[in-house]
Amino acid sequence: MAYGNALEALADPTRRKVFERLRQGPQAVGRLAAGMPVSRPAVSQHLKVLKEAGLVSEEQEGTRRIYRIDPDGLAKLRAWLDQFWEIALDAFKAEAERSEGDT
Amino acid sequence: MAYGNALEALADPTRRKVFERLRQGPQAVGRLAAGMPVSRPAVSQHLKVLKEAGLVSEEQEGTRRIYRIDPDGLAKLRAWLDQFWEIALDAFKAEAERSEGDT
DNA sequence: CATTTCCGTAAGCCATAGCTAACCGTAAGT
DNA sequence: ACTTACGGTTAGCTATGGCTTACGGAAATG
Repeated sequence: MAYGNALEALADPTRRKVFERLRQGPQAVGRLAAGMPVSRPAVSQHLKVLKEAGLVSEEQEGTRRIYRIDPDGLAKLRAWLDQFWEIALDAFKAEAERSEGDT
Repeated sequence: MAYGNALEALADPTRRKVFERLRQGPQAVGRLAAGMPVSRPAVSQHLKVLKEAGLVSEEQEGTRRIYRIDPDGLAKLRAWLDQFWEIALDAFKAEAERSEGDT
């Protein structure tokens, strides 16, 4: 059920923006919050949610915390999504073969 | 930005349950709502959201509407997710090579 | 130690999302 | 035409979630 937390985490636009910013590499909270339209505590709260969802991991470095993308949450999401993907493809394939007879 | 709608749509547990039920094949609204802890209008509202997110498609059949999984929304989601997937893998690979020198 | 930097946490406010109940429209069936 | 089945829409309530402000704690710096 871990994909549920991941989906809920990525549903919020601001939180998604934080997550997407981590594509540029591991960053500290202050740096992440810099280009954001919301306050630093808000970003901190978002990071907590992302962490609990297994989407990011944290590493203390002196007085600052470095956050980075965590593959675990992504893997769970991908696996869940692929279930539907295969089903959708099968349905599409079946539909194509069905309309094959119409020609 | 269509993946945003898809993520928001799949964030809600009830809506996710509706979506997952469609794995058993295309179904009418009444049938979907049957095994649900919420009312039929609620399911109808959820289907509307899923449809706007491109995750399901609708087909009228007499007096009932048949809903099925739509590959479009799934494809968008997958594409978006894969961006992070590659990054996470690269980071993992880099980390592995870095600790290679420690042995 | 005092200070500064960096960040997580708590309290409280406000907007939004999901639910139910009631209603309306449409397509069969008689 | 009347009735029944099916499902989308609306209004209104309530709970939840995200934001800010204020605070507290830990690590570097002097």
